[in-house]
Amino acid sequence: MHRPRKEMIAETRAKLIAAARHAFGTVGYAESSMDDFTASAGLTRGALYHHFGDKKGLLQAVIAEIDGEMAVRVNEVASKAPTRWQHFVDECTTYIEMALEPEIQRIMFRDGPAVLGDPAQWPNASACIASMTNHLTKLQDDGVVVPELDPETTALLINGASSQAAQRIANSGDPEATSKKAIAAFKQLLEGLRRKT
Amino acid sequence: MHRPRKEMIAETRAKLIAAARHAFGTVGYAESSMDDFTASAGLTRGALYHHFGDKKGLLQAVIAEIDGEMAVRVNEVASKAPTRWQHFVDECTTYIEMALEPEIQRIMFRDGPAVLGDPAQWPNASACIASMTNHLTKLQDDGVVVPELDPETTALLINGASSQAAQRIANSGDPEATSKKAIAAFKQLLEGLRRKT
DNA sequence: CAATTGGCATACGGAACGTATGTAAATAGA
DNA sequence: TCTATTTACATACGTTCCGTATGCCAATTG
Repeated sequence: MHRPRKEMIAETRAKLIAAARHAFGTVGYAESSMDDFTASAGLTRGALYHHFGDKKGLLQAVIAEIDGEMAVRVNEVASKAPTRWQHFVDECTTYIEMALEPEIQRIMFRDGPAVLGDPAQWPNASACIASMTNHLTKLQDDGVVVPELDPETTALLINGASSQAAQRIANSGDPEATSKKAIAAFKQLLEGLRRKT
Repeated sequence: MHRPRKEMIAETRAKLIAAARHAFGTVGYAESSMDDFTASAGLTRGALYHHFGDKKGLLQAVIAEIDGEMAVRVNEVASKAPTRWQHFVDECTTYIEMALEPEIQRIMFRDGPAVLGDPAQWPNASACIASMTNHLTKLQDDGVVVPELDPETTALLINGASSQAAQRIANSGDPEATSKKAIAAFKQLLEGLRRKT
């Protein structure tokens, strides 16, 4: 057999990523002991250093995985919208909803930026931001959004507001009510981007 | 003399905070060795643990100091505006400009949230956010801002967008140009809050 | 002036990380 | 098929850093 070798390697990589993802998402990056979560995957730190170089390398791999999943989910939801503007708004609110999940919040919005720096400069630079930038550009072409704005910069601002909204909701005593307030405020801000007709 | 004692204590506290602030602001919280920066202040970790309990406690003290300074600066700038709306906008853009400074960005917007959690729940909960919340409420009373929004939630969203804008600018190759783009996009978003007259 | 409090240093133990080294299995070449 | 080499991963070690426990000296209190 020529395959088993490659498959075993892929499997250990996957096991390490899964174990790290769980540890990072629950207790946080800094508090996650490499000895502990590698052991929980039935491995040791030796495997980790071999495949990912160091703890940061593993975090990058985890982030890449999550980012990919988020991009898929955003596309699924947003593609159903009737108008392009609605498509855009849905994309943003979906983003907020995803950011509500503790694992995403912790890894993508807190530990990730703290350990690896500005997300906009990550290797796989946020597929979500790229998508939003793309839609903003089209909306400008359609004459829906004011033309003088830089799409990518605007997408980043919106992203910042989204993640803040998500944190606000997640830490709230009454997530349901807070969620409504945050999304309302968020949509109101987005209205500022539209051309007054 | 009754003073020298108290003065010495205040002085060591100040020295520790200053040394930590410098270390946190340059190399970052996680990479700052307590042995190193206490030594640079002519002290040891003993003093640190005595006054602040642990490393996090010192970070809190540093944050409280910076937060106070930021509040002062925001008030200085914004109080000169002719209208209340302009006052509010100035407040926001000043916030962005401050967030441009590497020390503020690193400590207040990256390491702070990562280590201490959601800034909105900090003990001295961001004087800046409190101020913005206050202004938004008044603007609603004046009929300038749409009335159905929750002021605090809105202030948090704006804060999130601001810090994102600041990071964007700071990491840009051409900060001047990026700054213009970001502030333009930001002002546009704020327009969404105004009532259509 | 004696007793006590409190500010700060020193000493110790433990945990975590990164590296260097070892080993067994799989692949490649003859 | 047999040997050589690569590769995946474990083990062992040294270093760094944090938190606690303890000790000392100066300042305050009576």
